[in-house]
Amino acid sequence: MGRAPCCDKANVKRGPWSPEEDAKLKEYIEKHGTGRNWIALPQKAGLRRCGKSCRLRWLNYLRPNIRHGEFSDDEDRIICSLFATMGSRWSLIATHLSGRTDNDIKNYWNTKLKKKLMGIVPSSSHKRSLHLPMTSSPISLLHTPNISSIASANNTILQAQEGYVGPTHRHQMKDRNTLIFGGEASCSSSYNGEDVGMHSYLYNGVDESQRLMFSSGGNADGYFGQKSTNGLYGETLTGYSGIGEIEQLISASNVCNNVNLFVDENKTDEKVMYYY
DNA sequence: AATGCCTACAACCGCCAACGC
DNA sequence: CGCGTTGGCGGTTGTAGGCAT
Repeated sequence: MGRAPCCDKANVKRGPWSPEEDAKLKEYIEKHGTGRNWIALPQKAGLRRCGKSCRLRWLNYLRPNIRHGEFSDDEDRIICSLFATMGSRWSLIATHLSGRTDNDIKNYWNTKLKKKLMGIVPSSSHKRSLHLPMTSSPISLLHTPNISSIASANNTILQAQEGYVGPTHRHQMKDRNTLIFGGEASCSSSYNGEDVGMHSYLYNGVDESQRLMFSSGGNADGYFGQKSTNGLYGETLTGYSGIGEIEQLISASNVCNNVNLFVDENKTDEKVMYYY
């Protein structure tokens, strides 16, 4: 026995909403409210639509004070920051952006912001071409069943840099609550305020006051308020809430074809995991 | 001009927690 | 307390329009 359908799919209209349907729904809700019963609403409103579809249409497009259109830089920052701390909790993120819906934010993230943060926006003027030599054969990230278990079980050192890695550029999982950054910022000077790579996205997109993740992130000048130049840097972090964020961000990076992962077997005193 | 590809985004699907009986 | 129903949510899909070839 499967789950009972929420409506009779054979008798409901699907696809884009017509202006007439919008008007009917809007008029009904403005007059009677939703009654906290979306399933019964379409029949009362004279609509041949599924209740869930009515709810979605109202919440995302018809209710008052909805804003559509371009996202501002401030909104970008808020979304990035919240995504880094809470992940894809779009409805929660939407509560921080007045007039924006979770669906809008989700779509914006999936189509534009994620790519922008990964530094793969086609309009970007620079190309990252620096690839440091690898010391062992890469294993596709896609073939790695559970990156968090690998990382936590081995007290892993995670080494990451968008587009490339270098052996001295690493982030150490001291324990589940502390992450140590350190090493040489070997990234290309072609980073700039707009082209923030995965690295800076990984570790800068949170409120500093929460003492979560933080990094100098190469030359990601100012985008998240932290500036560094090429050279040595390191940070000890407390309050890091776990490997989940890293897993999440690596998972998000699957949009890039060049994301791979391998474990350096040559290390005897520590496990080193790279992705690039 | 025709075709194929890509992007953006509206809408749908299915899971799950909350709620009420 | 158990069960059915509903709302809410995140992930995914469908498709229109724009762009490249």
